[in-house]
Amino acid sequence: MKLTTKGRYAVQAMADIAAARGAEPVSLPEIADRQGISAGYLEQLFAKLRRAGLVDSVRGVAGGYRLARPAGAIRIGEIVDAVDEEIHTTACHGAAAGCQGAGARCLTHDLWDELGRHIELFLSTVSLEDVIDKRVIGTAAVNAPGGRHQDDWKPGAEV
Amino acid sequence: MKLTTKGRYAVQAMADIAAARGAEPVSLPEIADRQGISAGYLEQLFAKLRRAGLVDSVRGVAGGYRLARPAGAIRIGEIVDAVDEEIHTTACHGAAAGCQGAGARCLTHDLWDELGRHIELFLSTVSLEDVIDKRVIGTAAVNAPGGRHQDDWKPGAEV
DNA sequence: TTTATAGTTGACTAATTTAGTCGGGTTTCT
DNA sequence: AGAAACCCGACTAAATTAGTCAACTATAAA
Repeated sequence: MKLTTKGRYAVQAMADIAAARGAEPVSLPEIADRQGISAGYLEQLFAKLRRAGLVDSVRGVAGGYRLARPAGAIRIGEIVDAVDEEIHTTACHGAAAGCQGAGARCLTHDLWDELGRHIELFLSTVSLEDVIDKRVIGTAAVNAPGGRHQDDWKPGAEV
Repeated sequence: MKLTTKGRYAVQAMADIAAARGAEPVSLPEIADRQGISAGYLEQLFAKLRRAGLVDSVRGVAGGYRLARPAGAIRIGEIVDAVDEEIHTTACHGAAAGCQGAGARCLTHDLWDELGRHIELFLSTVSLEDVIDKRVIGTAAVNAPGGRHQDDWKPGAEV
């Protein structure tokens, strides 16, 4: 999995549809307007979301996109996976065992592996419904030890 | 916090020093050689690590860098913070409350906020010593629900 | 049947970020 | 003195991201 703003935009757009809660499809210009994302860019994202089976498209005059499943059955991790496709250029993509002739090279392999599992676990636990109903807070402790102020967190480029 | 290869390189280099476990400083060319990172690039990273008080430098002929504290007292989160400095260009950096005139804009704010806390919590839990002693595995469940295969995870660019 | 709406596709581009390189210093030990 | 190492800042090439654009296709309402 990969975390970029693309993934965040996709989740935002999906949340927008979910929040509408209607049976009638939501058009991209509507979403673009409400969420401040360019319509052209949304097209790209929704093409992938459709291919991943997360949304159904309705063409024609009153068309748009609709969630393919109830919001409670769509996990955030699926959305992120759908738009941020994996490219396997990893230096050490083997099992955590020997990993590139052992040595010091992959001392940290297990660490990032484990972090990845943490993130996947979290994102696969939260559903779209949880997000729009604001049932997300409180899963992790409020402050990490050390007493520093908790800032925003940014993956890829910027948040 | 931000997660890029820079942060991973820094952790890797710190782990290299920690793994040496000697009182005598480790030189950058040594680390560059063992970890496959260019020495010039390491200089940049170590300048920041030094400024953050994570390493002490020893100049002169047999000089190099040394951990400023025992490996058990250096948390991974500190290392990442030291090299991947924060830029606050966030659209909504306010509290999770209203956040940009309420509306649908920040439906997902809490989600990323919470994910950030998860990550910070995890990285602040693990010490450099844990990493070199391979005591990292097992904190998260091995598979997420859903049965998909767990792939690598990549933050910024590539892993 | 026309026409407008809306999705679909793919190519293209500008800006940003990342991951370095390079060259010249300065300090310190032998 | 001289070598080894750190220190600093400017520069750059590659990759990625975010976004634009134009042409095309399908659908439904008038």
